[in-house]
Amino acid sequence: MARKPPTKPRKNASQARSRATVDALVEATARILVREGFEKAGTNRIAEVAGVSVGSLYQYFPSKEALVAAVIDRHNREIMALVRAALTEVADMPIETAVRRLVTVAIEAHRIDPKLHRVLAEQIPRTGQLADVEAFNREVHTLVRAYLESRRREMRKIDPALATFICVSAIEAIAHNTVLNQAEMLSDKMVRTLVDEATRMVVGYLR
Amino acid sequence: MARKPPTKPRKNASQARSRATVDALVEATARILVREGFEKAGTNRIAEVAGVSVGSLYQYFPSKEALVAAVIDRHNREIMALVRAALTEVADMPIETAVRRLVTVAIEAHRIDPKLHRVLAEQIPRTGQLADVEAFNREVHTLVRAYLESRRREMRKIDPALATFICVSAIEAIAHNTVLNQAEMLSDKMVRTLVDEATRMVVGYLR
Amino acid sequence: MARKPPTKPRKNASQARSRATVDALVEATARILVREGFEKAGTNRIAEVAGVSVGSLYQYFPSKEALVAAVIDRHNREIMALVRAALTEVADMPIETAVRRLVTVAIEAHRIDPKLHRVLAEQIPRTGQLADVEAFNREVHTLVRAYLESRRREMRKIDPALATFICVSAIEAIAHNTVLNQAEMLSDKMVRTLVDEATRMVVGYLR
Amino acid sequence: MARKPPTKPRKNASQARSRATVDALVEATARILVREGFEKAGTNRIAEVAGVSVGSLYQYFPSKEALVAAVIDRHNREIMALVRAALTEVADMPIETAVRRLVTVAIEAHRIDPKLHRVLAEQIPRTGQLADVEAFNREVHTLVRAYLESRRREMRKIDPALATFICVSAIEAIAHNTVLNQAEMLSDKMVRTLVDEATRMVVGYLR
DNA sequence: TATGAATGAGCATTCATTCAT
DNA sequence: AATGAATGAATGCTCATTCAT
Repeated sequence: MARKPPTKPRKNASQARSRATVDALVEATARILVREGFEKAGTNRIAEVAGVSVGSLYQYFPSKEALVAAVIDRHNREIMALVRAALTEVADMPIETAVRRLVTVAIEAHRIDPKLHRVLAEQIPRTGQLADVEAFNREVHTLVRAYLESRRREMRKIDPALATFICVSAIEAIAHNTVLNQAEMLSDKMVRTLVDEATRMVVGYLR
Repeated sequence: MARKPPTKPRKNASQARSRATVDALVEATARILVREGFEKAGTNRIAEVAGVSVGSLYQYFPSKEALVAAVIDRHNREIMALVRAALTEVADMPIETAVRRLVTVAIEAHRIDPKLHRVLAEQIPRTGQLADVEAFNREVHTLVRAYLESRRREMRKIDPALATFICVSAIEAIAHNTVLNQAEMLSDKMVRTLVDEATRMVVGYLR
Repeated sequence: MARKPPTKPRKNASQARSRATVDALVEATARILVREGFEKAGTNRIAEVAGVSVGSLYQYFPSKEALVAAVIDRHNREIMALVRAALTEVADMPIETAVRRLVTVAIEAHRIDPKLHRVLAEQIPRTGQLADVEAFNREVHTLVRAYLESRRREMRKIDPALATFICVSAIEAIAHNTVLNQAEMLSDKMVRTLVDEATRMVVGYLR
Repeated sequence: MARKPPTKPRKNASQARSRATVDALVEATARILVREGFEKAGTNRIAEVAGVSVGSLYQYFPSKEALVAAVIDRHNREIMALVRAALTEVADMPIETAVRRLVTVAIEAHRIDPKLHRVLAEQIPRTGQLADVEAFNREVHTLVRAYLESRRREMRKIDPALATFICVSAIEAIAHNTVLNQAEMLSDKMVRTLVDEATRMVVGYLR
């Protein structure tokens, strides 16, 4: 197997100054990725947009890949924060409420930065971040599955892992396609309808 | 907007010789994409594997992107053939049968060449082929929608476009995740269970 | 141990055109090495001086090191040609004649291109060519030793390998220092005197 | 001609603290040169190994070259100390004894730190220290020549400068090749034999 | 038509050196 | 004096594309 370049941040960036530089670099990378595409995201360009020198970039990130990885990581954390909050919130609520909330959160997650989401989805294999993204997926599955298990009595007899797989796949895809394909022209009414429908499908399936 | 390189084959490849060369190039591209990844798919490498010179490559394809586009196109045609056949076959059958067939065909489509499917999914944005892929998606939607409309009386009252969007998204995602994530260790039994579950969810939703 | 970059020419350069390009590159490298020093011998610069593009450079040489290696190789071949010719010539002659010839040839060898000789001597460790240079040294030792063994009866009792080591070291050093340190102001008379003295020392030692 | 960077230590290092820092830097440079090679001897690395900051490095040395120059200088001083001591010791002794002592000292000098010796030999041209090295050579020549002149009556009629050049070249080369090529596997017996032979050659030549 | 040598803009990365703190 | 974050020119190398043969 080919040796992959390192993708972990080089230093802990404990000092405020360093932290600012690191943030500027990650932010610049995300912006370029969104506005100009992956091809344009060269290290010199990134440094320029971040307002630092290439040298500084390499002081904090060992490679271009590490930078993209950091963007992915940041994005995943934002999404996970939403998902965790939603699931905590609905922990004691009935399935219908919970599923509706989950569908809503899935759409919200995609709406944080739809273009970034798309570019990252494409670039993940390049960055060796598949592992991290899978960890992310696993966490979502674990959380959802835990909820479903706690609500077993509202549901028909069904393997929780399987149910989780089916439901998460469906919800994620509907959110993804809704946000990425319908693009800008996405009225609140349409969103509400889609949430209703997706919820109906999933709840119908679980009961 | 930046000028994109052309992505259409240069000539009609009417002669048999040309046709063979074009096929060899597309095939070589697909193989390298699958076996060595996008990074290794350089034009020189592709020409070499195809057994022709780079010069010949550019005689038939105006750019590297055009080559990848041709691979995408070929793959999409194969999938569409399956989908069309399936829908033709189930045109007069009840929803349950039809949905089961559709789910099955979605998994079969992903199984034609899972690795290629994944690589292409990642590379599509790079090739400017989004348009073609959307045409592909549109066709699937149109066909499914036509079927659903013809079966309206088996279904609850629901906007056919909306139902199509929901169902196709869910089915596609389940097939995609099933094949790409569960990778090789995918027993026939598991596939059957997944088909059952997906069918149940979709049919339950439509009725 | 760290992986060294490759240092073998990339293709056989059988065609005349290729051959010319390869020669131009090697020649350009040697010139820059001599005239501007190792630091200036960048790949872009070398290509420029050779009148080709960097791309062509990398078509024939896999790395900068390979180029320097080729220069070393060429230089070593030139020297070996002199040495072999000299030893063939004196094969049947008495020690005094042979040693004088060898000393002369050593100085001639250094005079082929004294500056290049010096730069290469310095760069050899960088190029991973130590192996080749040692092969070169071994050949010299083998040839000299063979001669000495064939002349054993003119010599005192002495281990041939040891005698070869002592004599070759001494002759090489005198030639080296003569040419490189005394630089330009090296009259024919001085050279003759040095040849006389070195010959005297070595012959005296062997008898 | 290109402007060379300065190579003299920046301050007199009169204070004890400064002296310690300077020593640490020179020592660190030597260690890295020996253990990791010239390529790894970056200023940041040197400072790190010396336990100071890059900033401090530049407080005492105006350039990387100056550091290497200091290492060369230190090494040369060590060698000169040996050579001077040896020549003082043999000042009143017969040629045979003196030459044997000189040969021995030459080998000892190379054995102080063979790897450092080799690296420095390679790096000298880069540092602009040729002048200093030549001064070193001149001193050796002067000392040896003075000895030879004082022993004229034991020798045949011969130009002392010429004799010095020949003898020093031969001795140095034999010591150099002995230590650097035969590497580790250099038994005491072999060394003794080589000293005997070299002495025989040089003494035979001078008488 | 086919070939493959040649092109050169462009990219990731390094490292000696500076300077604000 | 000391620090080490920041700098940015410079370098080795790749690869899509062209064009003389």
